[in-house]
Amino acid sequence: MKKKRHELILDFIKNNNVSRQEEIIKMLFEHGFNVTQATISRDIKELKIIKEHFGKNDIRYAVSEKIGNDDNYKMIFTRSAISADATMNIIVVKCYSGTANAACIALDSMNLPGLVGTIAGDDTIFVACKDVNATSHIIGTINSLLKD
Amino acid sequence: MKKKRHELILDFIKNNNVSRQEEIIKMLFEHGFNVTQATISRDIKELKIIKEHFGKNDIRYAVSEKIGNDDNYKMIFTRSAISADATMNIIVVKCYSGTANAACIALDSMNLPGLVGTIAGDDTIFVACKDVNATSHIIGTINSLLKD
DNA sequence: AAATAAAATGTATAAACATTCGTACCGCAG
DNA sequence: CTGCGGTACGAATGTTTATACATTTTATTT
Repeated sequence: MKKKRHELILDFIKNNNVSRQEEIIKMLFEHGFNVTQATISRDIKELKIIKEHFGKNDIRYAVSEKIGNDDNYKMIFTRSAISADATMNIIVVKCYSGTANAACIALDSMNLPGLVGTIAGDDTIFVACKDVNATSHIIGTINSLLKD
Repeated sequence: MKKKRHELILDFIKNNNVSRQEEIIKMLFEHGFNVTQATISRDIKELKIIKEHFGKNDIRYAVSEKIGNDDNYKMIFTRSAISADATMNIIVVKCYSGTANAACIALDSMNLPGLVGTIAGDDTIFVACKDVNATSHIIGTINSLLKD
Protein backbone atom coordinates (compact mmCIF):
# COMPACT_ATOMS: atom_id res chain seq x y z
CA MET A 1 0.00 0.00 0.00
CA LYS A 2 2.95 2.24 0.57
CA LYS A 3 3.77 2.30 -3.10
CA LYS A 4 0.31 3.43 -4.07
CA ARG A 5 0.30 6.02 -1.35
CA HIS A 6 3.58 7.43 -2.56
CA GLU A 7 2.25 7.69 -6.07
CA LEU A 8 -0.77 9.55 -4.86
CA ILE A 9 1.38 11.95 -2.90
CA LEU A 10 3.63 12.69 -5.85
CA ASP A 11 0.70 13.21 -8.12
CA PHE A 12 -0.95 15.44 -5.59
CA ILE A 13 1.95 17.77 -5.04
CA LYS A 14 2.64 17.99 -8.74
CA ASN A 15 -0.85 19.18 -9.49
CA ASN A 16 -1.64 21.31 -6.50
CA ASN A 17 -0.13 23.92 -4.31
CA VAL A 18 0.49 21.85 -1.25
CA SER A 19 2.04 23.59 1.68
CA ARG A 20 1.24 21.42 4.67
CA GLN A 21 1.41 17.73 5.43
CA GLU A 22 -2.11 17.96 6.78
CA GLU A 23 -3.35 18.62 3.26
CA ILE A 24 -1.77 15.39 2.14
CA ILE A 25 -3.42 13.48 4.95
CA LYS A 26 -6.77 14.90 3.93
CA MET A 27 -6.24 14.01 0.28
CA LEU A 28 -5.18 10.47 1.15
CA PHE A 29 -8.17 10.04 3.38
CA GLU A 30 -10.43 10.94 0.50
CA HIS A 31 -8.71 8.22 -1.47
CA GLY A 32 -9.28 5.66 1.24
CA PHE A 33 -5.95 5.86 3.03
CA ASN A 34 -5.91 6.60 6.69
CA VAL A 35 -2.48 7.57 7.93
CA THR A 36 -0.99 9.98 10.42
CA GLN A 37 1.27 12.95 10.01
CA ALA A 38 4.27 10.90 11.15
CA THR A 39 3.85 8.64 8.19
CA ILE A 40 3.60 11.55 5.80
CA SER A 41 6.74 13.02 7.22
CA ARG A 42 8.52 9.75 6.55
CA ASP A 43 7.04 9.50 3.08
CA ILE A 44 8.25 12.95 2.23
CA LYS A 45 11.69 12.02 3.38
CA GLU A 46 11.72 8.85 1.31
CA LEU A 47 10.39 10.58 -1.76
CA LYS A 48 12.92 13.35 -1.32
CA ILE A 49 10.24 15.92 -1.57
CA ILE A 50 11.38 19.41 -0.81
CA LYS A 51 9.66 22.46 0.48
CA GLU A 52 10.29 25.51 -1.61
CA HIS A 53 9.54 29.17 -1.26
CA PHE A 54 7.62 30.39 -4.20
CA GLY A 55 6.69 33.93 -5.05
CA LYS A 56 6.45 36.19 -2.10
CA ASN A 57 4.16 34.40 0.24
CA ASP A 58 3.80 30.85 -0.86
CA ILE A 59 5.50 27.75 0.32
CA ARG A 60 4.92 24.52 -1.46
CA TYR A 61 6.13 20.99 -1.62
CA ALA A 62 7.81 19.94 -4.83
CA VAL A 63 9.62 16.98 -6.22
CA SER A 64 13.32 17.54 -6.09
CA GLU A 65 14.86 16.49 -9.34
CA LYS A 66 17.99 18.08 -10.61
CA ILE A 67 17.88 15.69 -13.52
CA GLY A 68 14.37 16.74 -14.24
CA ASN A 69 15.70 20.22 -14.51
CA ASP A 70 18.26 19.31 -17.08
CA ASP A 71 15.57 17.72 -19.13
CA ASN A 72 13.68 20.92 -18.86
CA TYR A 73 16.47 22.92 -20.39
CA LYS A 74 16.91 20.44 -23.15
CA MET A 75 13.25 20.69 -23.89
CA ILE A 76 13.37 24.45 -24.08
CA PHE A 77 16.33 24.32 -26.35
CA THR A 78 14.95 21.75 -28.71
CA ARG A 79 11.66 23.54 -28.92
CA SER A 80 13.35 26.80 -29.80
CA ALA A 81 16.36 25.94 -31.93
CA ILE A 82 16.14 24.95 -35.58
CA SER A 83 19.67 24.41 -36.80
CA ALA A 84 23.30 25.14 -36.04
CA ASP A 85 26.40 25.92 -38.06
CA ALA A 86 30.01 26.52 -37.13
CA THR A 87 32.90 28.53 -38.52
CA MET A 88 36.21 28.64 -36.71
CA ASN A 89 35.32 28.99 -33.05
CA ILE A 90 31.86 30.46 -33.51
CA ILE A 91 28.62 28.54 -33.67
CA VAL A 92 25.50 30.18 -35.04
CA VAL A 93 22.20 28.70 -33.93
CA LYS A 94 19.03 29.61 -35.76
CA CYS A 95 15.84 29.62 -33.68
CA TYR A 96 12.18 30.31 -34.15
CA SER A 97 11.43 34.02 -34.02
CA GLY A 98 11.46 35.36 -30.50
CA THR A 99 12.85 32.24 -28.87
CA ALA A 100 16.58 32.83 -29.14
CA ASN A 101 16.75 34.38 -25.73
CA ALA A 102 15.14 31.42 -24.02
CA ALA A 103 17.18 28.92 -26.00
CA CYS A 104 20.30 30.83 -25.18
CA ILE A 105 19.63 30.75 -21.47
CA ALA A 106 18.94 27.05 -21.73
CA LEU A 107 22.19 26.55 -23.54
CA ASP A 108 24.13 28.54 -20.99
CA SER A 109 22.62 26.51 -18.22
CA MET A 110 24.00 23.29 -19.61
CA ASN A 111 27.45 24.42 -18.62
CA LEU A 112 29.08 22.94 -21.66
CA PRO A 113 32.83 22.67 -21.26
CA GLY A 114 34.74 24.84 -23.73
CA LEU A 115 31.88 27.26 -24.15
CA VAL A 116 33.14 30.78 -23.57
CA GLY A 117 30.04 32.87 -24.01
CA THR A 118 26.75 33.36 -25.80
CA ILE A 119 24.67 36.21 -27.12
CA ALA A 120 21.12 36.08 -28.43
CA GLY A 121 19.14 38.27 -30.79
CA ASP A 122 15.55 37.62 -31.75
CA ASP A 123 16.06 34.39 -33.64
CA THR A 124 19.81 33.81 -33.62
CA ILE A 125 22.39 32.80 -31.07
CA PHE A 126 26.11 33.28 -31.36
CA VAL A 127 28.15 30.87 -29.33
CA ALA A 128 31.79 31.67 -28.73
CA CYS A 129 33.94 28.60 -28.12
CA LYS A 130 37.39 28.32 -26.67
CA ASP A 131 38.96 26.79 -29.74
CA VAL A 132 38.19 24.76 -32.85
CA ASN A 133 38.29 21.57 -30.93
CA ALA A 134 35.77 22.74 -28.38
CA THR A 135 33.68 24.08 -31.23
CA SER A 136 33.28 20.76 -32.91
CA HIS A 137 32.53 19.18 -29.60
CA ILE A 138 29.84 21.68 -28.77
CA ILE A 139 28.21 21.64 -32.16
CA GLY A 140 28.11 17.88 -31.84
CA THR A 141 26.23 18.25 -28.58
CA ILE A 142 23.86 20.78 -30.08
CA ASN A 143 23.14 18.65 -33.10
CA SER A 144 22.41 15.65 -30.97
CA LEU A 145 19.92 17.76 -29.04
CA LEU A 146 18.29 18.90 -32.25
CA LYS A 147 17.74 15.35 -33.34
CA ASP A 148 15.11 14.57 -30.73
CA MET B 1 23.93 44.73 6.61
CA LYS B 2 21.25 42.49 5.30
CA LYS B 3 22.95 42.13 1.96
CA LYS B 4 26.17 40.99 3.51
CA ARG B 5 24.37 38.61 5.80
CA HIS B 6 22.57 37.06 2.88
CA GLU B 7 25.80 36.54 1.07
CA LEU B 8 27.29 34.84 4.07
CA ILE B 9 24.31 32.57 4.38
CA LEU B 10 24.39 31.53 0.75
CA ASP B 11 28.07 30.90 0.89
CA PHE B 12 27.67 28.93 4.07
CA ILE B 13 24.98 26.59 2.87
CA LYS B 14 26.75 26.03 -0.41
CA ASN B 15 29.88 24.87 1.30
CA ASN B 16 28.55 23.02 4.30
CA ASN B 17 25.90 20.57 5.29
CA VAL B 18 23.56 22.89 7.07
CA SER B 19 20.44 21.36 8.46
CA ARG B 20 19.22 23.78 11.09
CA GLN B 21 18.72 27.49 11.23
CA GLU B 22 20.57 27.46 14.53
CA GLU B 23 23.74 26.56 12.69
CA ILE B 24 23.36 29.62 10.53
CA ILE B 25 22.91 31.80 13.59
CA LYS B 26 26.08 30.38 15.04
CA MET B 27 28.05 30.93 11.86
CA LEU B 28 26.82 34.50 11.56
CA PHE B 29 27.72 35.17 15.13
CA GLU B 30 31.27 34.07 14.44
CA HIS B 31 31.30 36.59 11.63
CA GLY B 32 30.12 39.38 13.87
CA PHE B 33 26.42 39.26 13.10
CA ASN B 34 24.02 38.83 15.95
CA VAL B 35 20.55 37.90 14.78
CA THR B 36 17.72 35.69 15.93
CA GLN B 37 16.05 32.68 14.40
CA ALA B 38 13.15 34.80 13.21
CA THR B 39 15.49 36.77 11.03
CA ILE B 40 17.06 33.64 9.60
CA SER B 41 13.64 32.29 8.79
CA ARG B 42 12.91 35.46 6.86
CA ASP B 43 16.26 35.38 5.15
CA ILE B 44 15.69 31.84 4.01
CA LYS B 45 12.38 32.81 2.58
CA GLU B 46 13.80 35.79 0.76
CA LEU B 47 16.72 33.82 -0.59
CA LYS B 48 14.37 31.05 -1.66
CA ILE B 49 16.49 28.50 0.09
CA ILE B 50 14.98 25.06 0.24
CA LYS B 51 15.34 22.18 2.62
CA GLU B 52 16.13 18.96 0.91
CA HIS B 53 16.34 15.38 2.05
CA PHE B 54 19.69 13.99 1.27
CA GLY B 55 20.77 10.40 1.52
CA LYS B 56 18.93 8.42 4.10
CA ASN B 57 19.25 10.46 7.21
CA ASP B 58 20.35 13.91 6.27
CA ILE B 59 18.44 17.05 5.75
CA ARG B 60 20.15 20.12 4.46
CA TYR B 61 19.49 23.55 3.19
CA ALA B 62 20.31 24.25 -0.41
CA VAL B 63 19.97 26.98 -2.93
CA SER B 64 17.17 25.99 -5.18
CA GLU B 65 18.61 25.80 -8.66
CA LYS B 66 15.12 25.63 -9.97
CA ILE B 67 14.26 28.93 -8.39
CA GLY B 68 17.38 30.58 -9.72
CA ASN B 69 16.29 29.46 -13.10
CA ASP B 70 12.84 30.54 -12.29
CA ASP B 71 14.18 34.03 -12.11
CA ASN B 72 15.43 33.66 -15.65
CA TYR B 73 12.12 32.30 -16.74
CA LYS B 74 10.34 35.07 -15.01
CA MET B 75 12.53 37.57 -16.77
CA ILE B 76 11.74 36.11 -20.14
CA PHE B 77 8.10 35.98 -19.31
CA THR B 78 7.77 39.48 -17.98
CA ARG B 79 9.66 40.90 -20.92
CA SER B 80 7.30 39.21 -23.34
CA ALA B 81 3.88 39.14 -21.77
CA ILE B 82 1.56 42.13 -21.60
CA SER B 83 -1.64 41.00 -19.94
CA ALA B 84 -3.70 37.96 -19.04
CA ASP B 85 -7.37 37.09 -18.90
CA ALA B 86 -9.25 34.00 -17.84
CA THR B 87 -12.53 32.35 -18.74
CA MET B 88 -13.51 29.02 -17.25
CA ASN B 89 -10.37 26.97 -17.23
CA ILE B 90 -8.58 28.83 -20.01
CA ILE B 91 -6.20 31.70 -19.60
CA VAL B 92 -5.29 33.91 -22.54
CA VAL B 93 -2.02 35.77 -22.30
CA LYS B 94 -1.30 38.62 -24.69
CA CYS B 95 2.34 39.17 -25.61
CA TYR B 96 4.40 41.47 -27.76
CA SER B 97 4.43 40.35 -31.37
CA GLY B 98 6.73 37.42 -31.93
CA THR B 99 7.41 36.73 -28.29
CA ALA B 100 4.56 34.41 -27.36
CA ASN B 101 6.60 31.33 -28.06
CA ALA B 102 9.40 32.32 -25.75
CA ALA B 103 7.01 33.47 -23.04
CA CYS B 104 5.12 30.22 -23.41
CA ILE B 105 8.23 28.15 -22.95
CA ALA B 106 9.11 30.19 -19.91
CA LEU B 107 5.66 29.64 -18.51
CA ASP B 108 5.83 25.91 -19.12
CA SER B 109 9.11 25.75 -17.34
CA MET B 110 7.71 27.13 -14.16
CA ASN B 111 5.89 23.86 -13.61
CA LEU B 112 2.88 25.54 -12.17
CA PRO B 113 0.66 23.10 -10.37
CA GLY B 114 -2.69 22.64 -12.07
CA LEU B 115 -1.43 23.75 -15.44
CA VAL B 116 -2.41 21.17 -18.01
CA GLY B 117 -0.96 22.57 -21.22
CA THR B 118 -0.09 25.61 -23.28
CA ILE B 119 0.00 26.65 -26.88
CA ALA B 120 1.48 29.80 -28.38
CA GLY B 121 0.79 31.72 -31.55
CA ASP B 122 2.66 34.83 -32.57
CA ASP B 123 1.46 37.10 -29.79
CA THR B 124 -0.99 35.02 -27.80
CA ILE B 125 -0.76 32.09 -25.42
CA PHE B 126 -3.57 29.78 -24.44
CA VAL B 127 -3.15 28.12 -21.10
CA ALA B 128 -5.33 25.15 -20.26
CA CYS B 129 -5.85 24.62 -16.55
CA LYS B 130 -7.13 21.62 -14.67
CA ASP B 131 -10.17 23.33 -13.25
CA VAL B 132 -11.55 26.70 -12.28
CA ASN B 133 -9.74 26.64 -9.01
CA ALA B 134 -6.39 26.00 -10.62
CA THR B 135 -7.20 28.69 -13.16
CA SER B 136 -7.63 31.40 -10.60
CA HIS B 137 -4.51 30.31 -8.86
CA ILE B 138 -2.47 30.36 -12.03
CA ILE B 139 -3.76 33.69 -13.26
CA GLY B 140 -2.88 35.03 -9.85
CA THR B 141 0.66 33.85 -10.32
CA ILE B 142 0.81 35.31 -13.81
CA ASN B 143 -0.52 38.66 -12.70
CA SER B 144 1.96 38.84 -9.89
CA LEU B 145 4.70 38.20 -12.42
CA LEU B 146 3.38 40.95 -14.66
CA LYS B 147 3.48 43.43 -11.85
CA ASP B 148 7.23 43.56 -11.57
C1' DA C 1 3.13 -23.49 11.86
C1' DA C 2 5.91 -21.40 15.38
C1' DA C 3 9.75 -18.44 16.04
C1' DT C 4 12.24 -14.69 14.64
C1' DA C 5 13.52 -10.82 12.08
C1' DA C 6 12.40 -6.78 9.47
C1' DA C 7 9.37 -3.17 7.82
C1' DA C 8 5.58 -0.08 8.46
C1' DT C 9 2.91 2.62 11.22
C1' DG C 10 0.81 5.08 15.38
C1' DT C 11 1.34 7.86 19.72
C1' DA C 12 3.28 11.29 22.10
C1' DT C 13 6.46 14.74 22.25
C1' DA C 14 10.37 17.44 21.05
C1' DA C 15 12.45 20.13 17.72
C1' DA C 16 12.39 23.24 14.04
C1' DC C 17 10.32 26.73 11.81
C1' DA C 18 7.01 30.69 10.56
C1' DT C 19 4.43 34.58 11.91
C1' DT C 20 2.27 38.27 14.56
C1' DC C 21 2.94 42.29 16.88
C1' DG C 22 5.45 46.01 18.60
C1' DT C 23 9.57 48.99 18.21
C1' DA C 24 13.35 51.38 16.10
C1' DC C 25 15.39 53.37 12.37
C1' DC C 26 15.67 55.37 8.14
C1' DG C 27 14.60 58.80 3.91
C1' DC C 28 11.77 62.25 2.50
C1' DA C 29 7.76 65.55 1.60
C1' DG C 30 5.48 69.13 3.72
C1' DC D 1 11.66 69.93 12.56
C1' DT D 2 7.49 66.65 12.20
C1' DG D 3 4.85 63.19 10.50
C1' DC D 4 4.38 59.49 7.06
C1' DG D 5 5.56 55.15 4.67
C1' DG D 6 8.71 51.76 4.39
C1' DT D 7 12.19 48.29 5.93
C1' DA D 8 14.38 45.58 9.38
C1' DC D 9 14.35 43.31 13.44
C1' DG D 10 13.50 40.78 18.28
C1' DA D 11 10.39 38.64 21.58
C1' DA D 12 6.90 35.79 22.16
C1' DT D 13 3.94 32.62 20.30
C1' DG D 14 1.61 29.53 17.10
C1' DT D 15 2.23 26.09 13.58
C1' DT D 16 4.38 22.50 11.33
C1' DT D 17 7.50 18.82 11.01
C1' DA D 18 10.72 15.18 12.80
C1' DT D 19 11.68 11.57 15.95
C1' DA D 20 11.98 8.18 20.02
C1' DC D 21 9.62 4.59 21.40
C1' DA D 22 5.87 1.18 21.30
C1' DT D 23 2.99 -1.67 18.52
C1' DT D 24 1.34 -4.01 14.65
C1' DT D 25 1.94 -6.15 10.22
C1' DT D 26 4.54 -8.67 6.90
C1' DA D 27 8.18 -11.58 5.43
C1' DT D 28 11.68 -15.24 6.40
C1' DT D 29 13.58 -19.20 8.59
C1' DT D 30 13.45 -23.45 10.68
